Amino acid sequence: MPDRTASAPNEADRFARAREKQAVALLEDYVELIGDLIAEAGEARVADIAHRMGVAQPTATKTVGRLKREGLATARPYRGVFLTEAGAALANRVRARHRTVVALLKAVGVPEATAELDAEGIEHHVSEKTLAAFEAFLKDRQA
Amino acid sequence: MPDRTASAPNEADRFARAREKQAVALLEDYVELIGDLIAEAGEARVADIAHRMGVAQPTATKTVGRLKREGLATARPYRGVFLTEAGAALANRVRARHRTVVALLKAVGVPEATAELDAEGIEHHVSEKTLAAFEAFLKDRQA
DNA sequence: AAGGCAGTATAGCACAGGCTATATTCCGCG
DNA sequence: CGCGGAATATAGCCTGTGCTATACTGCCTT
Ligand SMILES: [Mn+2]
Ligand SMILES: [Mn+2]
Ligand SMILES: [Mn+2]
Ligand SMILES: [Mn+2]
Repeated sequence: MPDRTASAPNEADRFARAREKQAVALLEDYVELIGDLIAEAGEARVADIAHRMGVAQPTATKTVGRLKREGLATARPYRGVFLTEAGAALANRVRARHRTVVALLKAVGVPEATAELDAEGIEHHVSEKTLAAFEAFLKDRQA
Repeated sequence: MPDRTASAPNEADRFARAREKQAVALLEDYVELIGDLIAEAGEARVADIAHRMGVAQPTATKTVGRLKREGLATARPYRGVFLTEAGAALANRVRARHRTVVALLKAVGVPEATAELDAEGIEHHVSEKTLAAFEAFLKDRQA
């Protein structure tokens, strides 16, 4: 018997995984942005988050609520939003991954502006293994 | 004045674009799969679509309904699902892009299985420009 | 100290995309 | 022929992510 047991995921698993990544994509972008705002302005206000994300203010408020539920952020009503340790760690990982994805795209010939645009979506589907491959490729390139 | 007018999209635009791509991702995967099923089995039944997508049958039925509304598919109740001309054209573009994304990932050192997994999500965020760059890169590589 | 405005939260709506449970239809077989 | 099981559709639920309209707070300014 060829034994494909527990080896190659099938098509359905692949789709399920993509759906899962999509579900966390928004949270990743939010924590990254909140981290940016805190670094830039010292605080992350809901209005600024909404503006930078391109959504209405109540939408940002609601998503921040989800971040709180997931243990990624805290917020005092009518005050700013803060990242938990887990949130800050995620933000840093996401930011680094974003940069690597952009760099990889540019390295294979994608124009900078396009790389920035496409990376915003692509990044969330780049696994640890793929990220490692990207980094290795970039290192070789530069050598 | 540096004049950034109508040139670089800002952060909010970038996020909006990623959200838009995400909204059509599911439709793309469905039409590609329906095309595959028709090619393989001569017809695309809702049960097979559901099974291959890894969702429950009513979920597939509902999404097929959306494909119909968007002019990508037709379906006769209790019979199979068919692609419109637009749907078939989209399926072909999506299938080709999928293959190119997998090939690019492998070309930069991503293991095949990982490439297949990640490509399922990445593909939907690869713009025409990025796709063209990928193709050019692959062509050079092989030369 | 108080008022007003800006910022935030809440209410309530729509739609996508999951699900289970159930109704309906089709079709092959006895 | 007609019946029963398989396939499909429908009903009804939940959550997420958007929106607008409106209520509430906090704080700056007079
Ligand atoms: Mn992103
Ligand atoms: Mn990003
Ligand atoms: Mn896909
Ligand atoms: Mn695909």
